[in-house]
Amino acid sequence: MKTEKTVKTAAPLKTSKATIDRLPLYFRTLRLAQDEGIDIISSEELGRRLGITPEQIRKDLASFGQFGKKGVGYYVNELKRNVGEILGLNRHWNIAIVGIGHLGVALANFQNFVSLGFNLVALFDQDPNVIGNRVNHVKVEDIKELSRIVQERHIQIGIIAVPAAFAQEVADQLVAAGLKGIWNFAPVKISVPPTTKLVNEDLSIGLSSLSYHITHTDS
Amino acid sequence: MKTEKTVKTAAPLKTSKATIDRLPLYFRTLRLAQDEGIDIISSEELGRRLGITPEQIRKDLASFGQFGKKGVGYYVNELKRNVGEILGLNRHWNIAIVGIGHLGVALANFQNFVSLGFNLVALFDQDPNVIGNRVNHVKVEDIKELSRIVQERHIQIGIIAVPAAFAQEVADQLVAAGLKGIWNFAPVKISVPPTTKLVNEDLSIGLSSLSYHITHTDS
DNA sequence: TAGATTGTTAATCGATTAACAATC
DNA sequence: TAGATTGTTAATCGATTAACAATC
Repeated sequence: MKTEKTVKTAAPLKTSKATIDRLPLYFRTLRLAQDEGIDIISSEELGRRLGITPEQIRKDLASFGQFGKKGVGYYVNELKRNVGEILGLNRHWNIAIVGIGHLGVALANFQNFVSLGFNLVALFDQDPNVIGNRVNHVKVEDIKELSRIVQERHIQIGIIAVPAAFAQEVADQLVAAGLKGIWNFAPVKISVPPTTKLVNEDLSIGLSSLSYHITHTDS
Repeated sequence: MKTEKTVKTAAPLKTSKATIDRLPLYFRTLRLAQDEGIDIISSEELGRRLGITPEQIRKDLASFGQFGKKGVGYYVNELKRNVGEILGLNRHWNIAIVGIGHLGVALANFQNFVSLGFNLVALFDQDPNVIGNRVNHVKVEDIKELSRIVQERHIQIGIIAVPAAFAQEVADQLVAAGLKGIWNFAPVKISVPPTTKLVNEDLSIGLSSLSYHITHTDS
């Protein structure tokens, strides 16, 4: 008897994480091209600007639909709008930052976020010396008010910029308040239920990996 | 005639990027275990703490040597020292930050870097209002002095925290001054010669990918 | 010795690259 | 039409997972 190989029914057709992480780069480059007044761009030119192969770009884009014109290229405005929609940037998410130390302040001032369509609507800290301050025109509020404010202002994304020791606690509060996504800068593993999406931004990885590569290069 | 398949001579045995990016996580977790007074740790327990499978961890570590004891586990002190050496953290690299805006200030204050063994030895900016200030006990100096200071203080790693428009220019200066590695926070593609190692830290990717995942989750 | 856990090889899975037909 | 460039399928490459022999 020959054992049948199990076949997954209705292939989930999941887009790769790598592809999704390249979309913001495409978006940014398209915006720059738009600013330069370029109407049509080829995968070749996009690739040149990004240091990514044209094949890779075509494959990434094709996994979401047919955005280009054969023999022509991609219409910049149209493609940018499509990529933006795929990323959900047109939804103008409301975001909050928890932990207004140096990093929190830096994040609160990022022009980049505004240009991607995110609205910074709340800042939280627990330090009485910080509460009440304004950072980039947004008032810092007591973390005790977090749950209420998250709900009132329909905040969907929370940024954790507190010390590692408090990160899990803050994450729990954010989850309890009903957030959809957490962007964690604390260098610690935090656990959230599968209904909440978690992205970790671990700054020590970048510097350590640089150290590794320099160490292992004979120059 | 049968075509012989070309065989790469002396397989380069290159360690995967994914593996290298996990090493800093192992290092950190081992340090925490050390602080807790734990002498021996298994791949199982390490994996539990990090959300990584034990098999993955054993494979990663085994690619650098045999650090464990079968039937026992890994000696925390010894493994931490070995991982630190692999990452080159024992070399105590001298680093400089270019661009002392909000992000530069935040990076200058990161305790994390100190704990990984990096020495912050210079800060640069071009704004006369910023030059002369002290951030975390380090004086901000004129970017015009960059080349001289990088050489005098034996700086090996440079952190770019300037606006996108100036990033390439700063990178060129850093390369010319003889740096070995660049950690780039500017949201733009910069080009460096292959002798200089470049790591990009693109903060808009994290937030955009969060937006993507929230958008494509039916809740 | 028996139980535990590593290190390593093989199998699977996923992502990139190459090739090219379709078509503007 | 001829040239250019996409979208898609196949081939390759790389990384993870599974399995298990080695051995503490």
